[in-house]
Amino acid sequence: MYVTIPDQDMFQTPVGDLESCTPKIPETRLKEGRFLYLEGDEVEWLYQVTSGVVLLSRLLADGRRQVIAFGYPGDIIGFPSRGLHHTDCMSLTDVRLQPYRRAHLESGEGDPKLHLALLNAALLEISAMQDHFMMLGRKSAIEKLASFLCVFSERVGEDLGPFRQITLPMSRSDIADFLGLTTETVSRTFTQLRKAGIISTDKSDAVVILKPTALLGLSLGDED
Amino acid sequence: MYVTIPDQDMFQTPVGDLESCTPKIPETRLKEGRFLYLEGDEVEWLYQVTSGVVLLSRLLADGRRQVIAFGYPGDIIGFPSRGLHHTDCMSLTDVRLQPYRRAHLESGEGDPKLHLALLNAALLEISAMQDHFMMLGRKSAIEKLASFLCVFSERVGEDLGPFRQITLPMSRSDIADFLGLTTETVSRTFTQLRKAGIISTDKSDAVVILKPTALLGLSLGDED
DNA sequence: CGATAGCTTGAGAGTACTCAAAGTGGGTGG
DNA sequence: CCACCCACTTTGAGTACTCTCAAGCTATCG
Repeated sequence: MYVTIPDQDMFQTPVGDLESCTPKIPETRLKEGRFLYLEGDEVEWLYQVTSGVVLLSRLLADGRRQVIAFGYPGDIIGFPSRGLHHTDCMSLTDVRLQPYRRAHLESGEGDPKLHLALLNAALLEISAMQDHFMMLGRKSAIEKLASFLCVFSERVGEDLGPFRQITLPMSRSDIADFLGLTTETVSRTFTQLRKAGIISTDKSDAVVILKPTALLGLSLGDED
Repeated sequence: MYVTIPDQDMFQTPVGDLESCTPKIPETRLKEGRFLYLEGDEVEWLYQVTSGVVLLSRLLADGRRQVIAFGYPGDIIGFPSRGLHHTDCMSLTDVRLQPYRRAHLESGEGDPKLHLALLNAALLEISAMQDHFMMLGRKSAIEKLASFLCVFSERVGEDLGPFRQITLPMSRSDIADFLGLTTETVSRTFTQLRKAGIISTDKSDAVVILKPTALLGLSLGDED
C-alpha cells in the first residue's frame, strides 16, 4: 500500500479477482519478522498478500533505510526488474501469500487474464509511487503523517462507533522510514495530533481518528 | 530518467531496440515548453523519447510541485493507471517522440515483442522510482545533488578531455522540484561543489565533473 | 542596450534532527 | 503470579540544516 492523496479510485481492489486464474499454487505462509526475499535475489514468484502485512524497503550502505511500501491483503508484491528483486520484503505479522509464477507477468501464454491482472497491478504501483514521491519530497512532517493516517483509514480502517480506527502493525521507526522522518519526529507528531484532538491512541498501535476532516485538511496542507 | 545510486545495469537502454516493432506510427514533434499531456488525461499513446528531454511532474493544490522524472532519449513515458495519465508531461527542449498504442502495452496480440518491451520498461520504471525514493526520503541536499549529477554524468554525459561534461536542459527550479529542495538550496549546493573543486559550471547549464570519485562519494554519504 | 527571467548570495527563522533520558508494555523466568 | 528485563515509545534540550524573504547579479532576447 502506498500513501497518496485520498482518491476514490485508490481503494478499489488493485488486481481484481484472481480466483479464477490458473494454475493455483499452494499458499505460502510466513511468520512475523521473517524475510520473504532480499534486494538482489532473483525473482521466481510474485505474491498476492492474502492475509497479514509485509514491509518493502531498501537499505543504504550506511544503514539508512527507506520503506517503499506496506503490502496489505490484495496487494501484489515482488515485481522484478531485470529479473531481480529491488527491495527487501519482511513480514510485519504472520502472513499468507498466494504465489504466481513470474512467467505469468512476462507472458500471457499461460493465462492471459492473470497476465493482464499482474500488469495492471504493476501500473497501479507506478501511479501509487508517484503519490508517495509528492509526500516524500514536498510535505512537512505533519502533512506526511496525516496523509499516512488518511490512506490507512480508508484502506484498512474499521468503524468504531462514529469514528474510524486503524491498527498499525508497523513500528514508529517503520513509519518514520516510510515517511522520510525520524522516529522521534513521528512520535512527536502523533502527540501533536493527539493534543489537537484529531486522533487518540492506545498502546501506540491503535489509532482512532476523531476528526477525519481536520486530518484530511492537514494532509493536504490546509495551513495547520 | 530517474536518479539512483549509480549502478552498471542502470545505463543500458531500457527497452532495447524497438525498431523492428510494427506498425510504425509517424513520429510526434513537440516544441520546447509545451505539454504533451496532463494529469487526468486519458492515455491513448505511450511514447518513446527519440530526441530532446521531457519533464514529468505532479502538482499539489497549493502549487507545490514534485518532478517525477526526466525523460531522455530511449525512455518510455506515459504509462497509464486505470487508463489515465498520473503526471503532467512537458518538453524541456524541442522533442521527437515515437508513439505506441496503449493497446500494445495492455495486450500482446498485436506485437508480442513490443508488448514485452513496454512491460519491461514499466518494470524498470518501478525499480528506478525505488531509487528515487531513497534519495527523496533519506539523503541530504548535497547527497541529492551529487546523486543527480552522477546519474546524469553516466547517462547523458559527454567526454570533455579527461573530464565529463553534462548539459542540463532543466532549470534550477526543475532540479529543486526533482530533489525535494528549493531553488536557493540547489544553487547554494552547486556553489558548494564548485568551491570544493568537484565541479565547474558555465552559464549554469554546463557542468564539468572534475572529481568524479569525490562526487560519487558524496552521493553515497561518505561523510563530506 | 534595456528589460526580464533565471541564478546566486545573504540574513534570519523554523523545522526536523541528534543525543539523552525517562516512561511504557510485553515477555520471560524465578 | 510477580518481578525484572528489554525493546519500543515518548519527551526534552540543543543543534543543524534547509527554508523564507530579500536583494543583487547574469544571461538572453527583443
